[in-house]
Amino acid sequence: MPEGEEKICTVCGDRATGYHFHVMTCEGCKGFFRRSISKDVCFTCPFTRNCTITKAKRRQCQACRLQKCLAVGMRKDSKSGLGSPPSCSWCLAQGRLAGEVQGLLSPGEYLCCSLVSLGVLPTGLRHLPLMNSPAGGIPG
Amino acid sequence: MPEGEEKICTVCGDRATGYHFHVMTCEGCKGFFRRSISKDVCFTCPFTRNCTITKAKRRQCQACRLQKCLAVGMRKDSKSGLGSPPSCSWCLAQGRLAGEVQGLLSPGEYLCCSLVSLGVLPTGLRHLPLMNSPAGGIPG
DNA sequence: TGGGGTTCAAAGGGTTCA
DNA sequence: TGAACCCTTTGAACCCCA
Ligand SMILES: [Zn+2]
Ligand SMILES: [Zn+2]
Ligand SMILES: [Zn+2]
Ligand SMILES: [Zn+2]
Repeated sequence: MPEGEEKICTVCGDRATGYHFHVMTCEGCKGFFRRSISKDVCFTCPFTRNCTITKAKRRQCQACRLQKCLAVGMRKDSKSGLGSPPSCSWCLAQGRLAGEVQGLLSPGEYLCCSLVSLGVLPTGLRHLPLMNSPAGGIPG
Repeated sequence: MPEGEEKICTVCGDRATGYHFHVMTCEGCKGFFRRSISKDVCFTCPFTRNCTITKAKRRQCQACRLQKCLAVGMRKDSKSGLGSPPSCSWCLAQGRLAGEVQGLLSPGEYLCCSLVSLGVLPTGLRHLPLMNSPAGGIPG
């Protein structure tokens, strides 16, 4: 980062405070991403999963905020055996359509998550899609 | 919210207590909206669906009050919550779970709608949700 | 010194009950 | 129905180690 250059959060455009989880972000997106990957969160976009993430609106759609975090390359330091494709036994058993419902769910959203939160599936089955690196490899 | 600025309920004009469901509202409209979206309510305006909503009159027409709530942008956030019960034949056949996928879909979103748009289900089955959010994303 | 984790006051969603 | 209350999330400030 050249000095004097603006430090802009890659996720929301707020003032960034440095690199967090491999991406230049603000304190808010840093905390949001850390909380997201440390818990079994499953967010759902109330719109069409393409919300614009800005400083003012970043709180209004957690699903798209997290999606953006992942899209720009935020990830945990991959020492702990991460990077395998997202999969849980239930989704594998149901097949792509039931598990992913492509076109309906965005990356990191899985039907199993909802069924787990409804108590239908045991928590052990829940996807942990947040721990996966973007499919294209390490960006930047 | 700029400091010193009046906090007025966007729905009824009463004193607002903060942002509720993404809109500056009073406690009354907050509670009213939460109750409305957590149940399968179906209000009917006894007049011409353009009642003026004020602090004094907000209780007189629930239909127009809810309409106003939605018009000014009130909606659930992206975390799971209760939507409306399913009401199309496919959803009923699949049961609540498959039709609503609570926590995955937002109020007014149904799995059937997505499957219809994917061509899996015939169009006649599509839900016509009342609570649908604007397609473009976060308002404002 | 950079970046991950922790702290905690404020904001906002849900619940209670008169 | 809505005022009062409780609980979770947010993010600015801070701590700590490599
Ligand atoms: Zn940010
Ligand atoms: Zn969204
Ligand atoms: Zn109001
Ligand atoms: Zn009316």
